[in-house]
Formats: sequence, structure tokens, C-alpha cells
Amino acid sequence: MASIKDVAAAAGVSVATVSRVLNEHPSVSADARTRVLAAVADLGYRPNAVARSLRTDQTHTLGLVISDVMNPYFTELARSVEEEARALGYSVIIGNADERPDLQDHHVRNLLDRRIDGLLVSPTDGGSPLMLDAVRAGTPMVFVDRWIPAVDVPVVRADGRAAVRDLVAHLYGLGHRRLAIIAGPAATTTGSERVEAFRAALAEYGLPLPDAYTGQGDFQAESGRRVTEGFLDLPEPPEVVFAADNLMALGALDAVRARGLRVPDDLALAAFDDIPWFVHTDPPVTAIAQPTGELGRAAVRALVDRIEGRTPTSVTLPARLVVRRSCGEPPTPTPSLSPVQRSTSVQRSTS
Amino acid sequence: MASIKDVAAAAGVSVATVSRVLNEHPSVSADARTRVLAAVADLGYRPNAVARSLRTDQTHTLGLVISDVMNPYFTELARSVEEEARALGYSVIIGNADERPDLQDHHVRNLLDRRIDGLLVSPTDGGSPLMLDAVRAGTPMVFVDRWIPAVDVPVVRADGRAAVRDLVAHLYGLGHRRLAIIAGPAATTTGSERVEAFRAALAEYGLPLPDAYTGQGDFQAESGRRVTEGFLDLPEPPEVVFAADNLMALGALDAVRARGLRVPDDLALAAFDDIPWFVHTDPPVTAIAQPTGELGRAAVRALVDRIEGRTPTSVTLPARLVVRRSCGEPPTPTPSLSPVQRSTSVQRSTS
DNA sequence: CTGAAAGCGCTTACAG
DNA sequence: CTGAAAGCGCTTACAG
Repeated sequence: MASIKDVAAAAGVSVATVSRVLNEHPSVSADARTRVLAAVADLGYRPNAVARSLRTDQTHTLGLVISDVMNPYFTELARSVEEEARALGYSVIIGNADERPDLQDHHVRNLLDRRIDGLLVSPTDGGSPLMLDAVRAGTPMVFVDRWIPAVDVPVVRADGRAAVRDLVAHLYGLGHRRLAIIAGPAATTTGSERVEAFRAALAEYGLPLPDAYTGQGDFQAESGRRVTEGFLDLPEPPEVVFAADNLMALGALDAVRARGLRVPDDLALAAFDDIPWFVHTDPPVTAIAQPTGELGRAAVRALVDRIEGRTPTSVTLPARLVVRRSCGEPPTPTPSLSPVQRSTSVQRSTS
Repeated sequence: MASIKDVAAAAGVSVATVSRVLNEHPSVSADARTRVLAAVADLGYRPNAVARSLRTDQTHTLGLVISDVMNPYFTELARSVEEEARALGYSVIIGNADERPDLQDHHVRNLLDRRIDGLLVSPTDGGSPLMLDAVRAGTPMVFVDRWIPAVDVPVVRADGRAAVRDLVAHLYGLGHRRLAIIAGPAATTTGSERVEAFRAALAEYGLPLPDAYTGQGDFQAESGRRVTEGFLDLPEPPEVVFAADNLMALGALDAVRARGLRVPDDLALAAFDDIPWFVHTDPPVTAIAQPTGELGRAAVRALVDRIEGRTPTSVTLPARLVVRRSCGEPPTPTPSLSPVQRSTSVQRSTS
């Protein structure tokens, strides 16, 4: 592969001059520029980004460590992150932690070794020593979706509290009184926040959240299945289950179906995280939607601000309830033709 | 950040010795090794992968360019690629082409500039000059899923022909005679192969595939919707639509639902690519499943073989039909409890 | 406007 | 077993 030396030789100039035209440095004669450009085209020369990074100490690369790529929410997040980063001149390397702290550390270490300019992370746990060290060492970092308390890092996330309250109001209005939750790991902020918001909202209606109705999941489908089976085995099963993420909702759907029961007749279901497929499940799932794309973009902007010396700011965006059919909602005659706005933060889904 | 010089100074040895213990070179005295290791731990030293890459001319990194991350099939492929690569000591950088040739080129160029050791690609089109040049220049490359004919690059893919024939037999057996297809882009191998296989299978039953029943899609949901609407507007609409990928099937589902019609009663549906959600849609979708994880792993093994000087081999794995309910299949009393093996390559889905 | 030279952080023949 | 030195491909003050 041609190097800058080859180009210099072909153009009859020094490597310094080649470098200058490549980096659009103003002081290069028109003549030199033309000859260099011709040589570049001729040799099909492409600058070696590795060498450039070593010299300039910047890689123009962002690391993104997410908890689970197979989760459509995170896939969409990753997509919007890459888009915004590309628009700002950065590329991104994704590390998939699969909800495993050890894998998360593996990726953080790998990314750090590659000297990425900054790190976007949605922590799987409460924060490993490695991650804490990285922050302390001054690595530009921003948390997305999930965060680690007591660490001075900007966080970009959705606040689901209002939407959870809307959901509980919706369920109560539908006549449900025995509400259960499949919670995420308590070590994650989203895991604990969603149970707390749910519990608080229930309290507003004088409803309890007994331990038996609080299942411990891990944000993966299998745990949703397991917890739901436990609920169904109870002497008095709940009337509705709220899954703290879309994958656990999928597991819940599985569990109900496996017993030959039906949603919502035998057990109603609502989920945190809205995804395209929820429109097409049987029945369509009532869910809380996050402004995923906007979260990804805002997170990148914050990180790039930090990297480029500006002051990054934390961002909190609202989530909203999307009502469909999985909670025993009265059927809409022509669902696709009459979208009904229920309130500012509650909307009936179209299609 | 501490460099190898700092470690050398702290351990009272030369940088060469530090490098040797880091790379587990045998000829280092036990004493030197201990002192170096202590210094490394002390300083929290981590080798700079950028510098190492520049020097050794290898990045231990694989590039993966896929056509669409939001497509669950490719998400799963990416996941298995990363897993196998990690097991073999490589990391992977994913480029999402979003079915856009220009974006695909952007990523290929970016990856090449970063001097990745090898490239895994699922081409969006017939092959850009850039990609062809890369092959010619000797960049280790392997195609996954889709490939470019007339280019001497190993390809790892699934052969869907037998499964498509099984599908047509299944549909014929169900009484369907007017079968339509939502095809993928003709410029992609999977796009053209699936129509051809479908047409050939229909021919075996003396069934035609009229132009009106051949809709041109682009593997994205929106095109599935548009094509399906066209089918429904026909004086004599088809009885069943076969979508050449899961996203277009989703669009088809949308279109049918938007008209207040139902699958399979008004229009039956089958899809190429099986994904977890198809079990939970209304109705569960009959689909052709690829051995996605195995494809990803085999592709990585082929690429790493090529990189490390062994001879890579192309791999073709069979796809198989998974029968569910979207084609008017007779309902199974307890679907989850009685999985029925229909033939070696046709199975009735559990759950 | 241009080039010679230093240096980024490593690895690795070479000599001892 | 160990170190001095060269060199990977760039960028960038410095001098002219």
C-alpha cells in the first residue's frame, strides 16, 4: 500500500508538503497542490489513520458500550449514535456487553487501549473499578440511558416517571387492581427507577405492590418468562404485568402463550420500551416509548462537546405512554383510521 | 497516560525489556519480569494499541459491513461475528450501510483507512469500484449472506432454494394457487436468488409467476407495505404473499392491517428470514430460517484463515422452513406442547 | 511556500 | 538475558 513517501516521490515534493495538501493547510502553492493531488489519485493513496492517530493523539473515534445489541431499543440507539457521530466527523466502535459486567469491562478496556477519543456507555452494573478509573483518568465519557450515581459524568436519558404514572392511571381506569412488575436488575438505574416509579404510582391509587408481585428479571427474555410463570403459579395471580423492558415482555408473552392462556384476557401486559414489533404482536402491546433516536444524538453531542473542549450538559427527555390492546383496552373499530390523542403524554397508537 | 518509557524507568530496565515481558517473549530473566510487572500494575499501564499496530502492521481488527443493523437478521449476524472474532483474538468494527451503496463505500473506505486486518461484507449492490479495488489490492475479504459474482472471494451463505421449494409445496398443499412475491433488489444475490427459486418452485406445480405478482422491494419495511398495497389493489389479488425478508414482511403485515383486513384470511403471508418476533405476531408468521449464528461464525473463521495465511473455504449452509399460522395452516390445539417434525427440512414451530 | 528533522509509542533484528 | 537503535507513517514547529 502506497505511503506518503511514495506520493512525495511521485509528486517531486517533500512528505511535509504532501501532508499539508492532505490536511488543507493554506500555505501550499497551487502548483505543488496539483502535482500532489495527481500523485494521490495516481497511486490510489489513502492516509494511514493508524499513523495519523499516533502522531496527533486523536482517533476521531467514539466507543459505545451497550448492554445488549439484540435488544431493539439498543440497536436503534446504536444506529442513531453512529449517524450523529458520522455527521460530526467521528466513527464509532460498538461493544456489546450482553448484560455481563465482565464483557463490559472487556470492551471498555479494548476501547481504551485503542485510544478512542471518548466513551459512551450504558452501564450494565453499578460501575466497575476499571470504568471508575477511566473517569478519574480524565477519559471523556457520557452515560446514555443508564448511569452510575455519584460519578461526575453527564447523563443523557429518558425520564419514565410521568409515563409510568400515566400507565398506572390507564390500568386503574381499565379496572385492574392487582398489578405486578417484572423488574430489571437493581444495580442498574433504569432497573430500580422503573420499579420505584411503578410503586409510587400505585401508592397514589392506594394500591400495594406486594413482594409476590415484584419479580426480579435481568432485562432478557428468559427472565420475563420465568417471572411470569411464577406469577401465574400464585394462588391469586396478578391481573396485569408490567415488564420493565421489551425483551422481558416478550418472555412474558411466551409464558402466557405456553400455558394456553391469552393476553389480555387471562393476564394483561404492558412494557417499558416501545419497538416496531409491538404493533404486530398478538395482541399489540401497550408500551412506554422513549425518544430513542434523540437520546442517541444528544449523547453524541454531549460527548463531542466534552472532547472538543466545550462544556457538555446532561439531558433528560420525557418518555410517553402508547396505548394499544394488551391491557384489555376496548377495541377500536378501525384502529388505523382514528388515532386518538389521550393527553399530552399519552397517545393511542396508530396502525 | 503512562507509556512504555515510564514503565521502563520505574522498573529500571530498557523499553525493549518491558516490551518483551508484555509480549511474553521467553528470554527475560525472572527478576526483570517481576520488576516490570510490578511497575505495570503500579502505573496502571496499558499498551497503546495504535502504536503497536503501526509498528506490527496488524490491528487485530475485523471490519464488518452489513446492509442494515436494524434488521434483526443482521443484528444477530453481527452478534455472532463479534463473538467468534473475540474468541479468536480479534475485535470487530461494524459499518451499517443502511442498504445505501454510498454509505457502504463510506464504511469500506473508513475501515480500510484504519488498516483493519480483514473485511467481512454483505454487499448492498453489485460491487463498487472501491470494493473491487480492495479485493484486487489483496485485502483479506469474505462475503457473508450476499456476495458479488465474478469476484474471487470466499462466500459464506445459506442456500434457501430447498426451503423455498418446501414453502411452495406447503402453500400448494394448503390450496393456494395465486402466489406473489415481494422481491429484494435484483442487484443483490439474495434479492435475485429468492425470486428465481420461488419462480422455479412454482413452475414445478405448473403455476405461473406473473409480473403483476412480482413486486419490487428493497428489503426495507416501507417497500413491503407499498408492494402489498399494490397487490391488494389488483382486480385479482394474490392469495398469498412471500416477502423476501423479514422487514418487508412487517410492511406487508402493516398494509393488510391498515385496510382492516386479516392475515391469513384475506391474504396469507410467508417470509424469508426467521426472527424471534415472528412467534408473537398476529398471526405467528411462517418463515424460512437461516442458521444465522453459524453463518457469522463460519464467516469469521474463513476470514481469519485468510488473514493468518491458511486457505479459506466458502461455506453454504441449508435454510429450513418453519411452519406457523400465517398461511392458513389448520390451527394446532396446543401448539406449544406438540411440535411436529414435518420433514427433515420442514418443521412446525414450537411455542 | 518549502523541506529537514524530531517525535508519537511501540517492536525487533542486531550486537554483546 | 539485555539494551541501543532503527523504523512503522504520519504531523508540525522551526528555519529558510
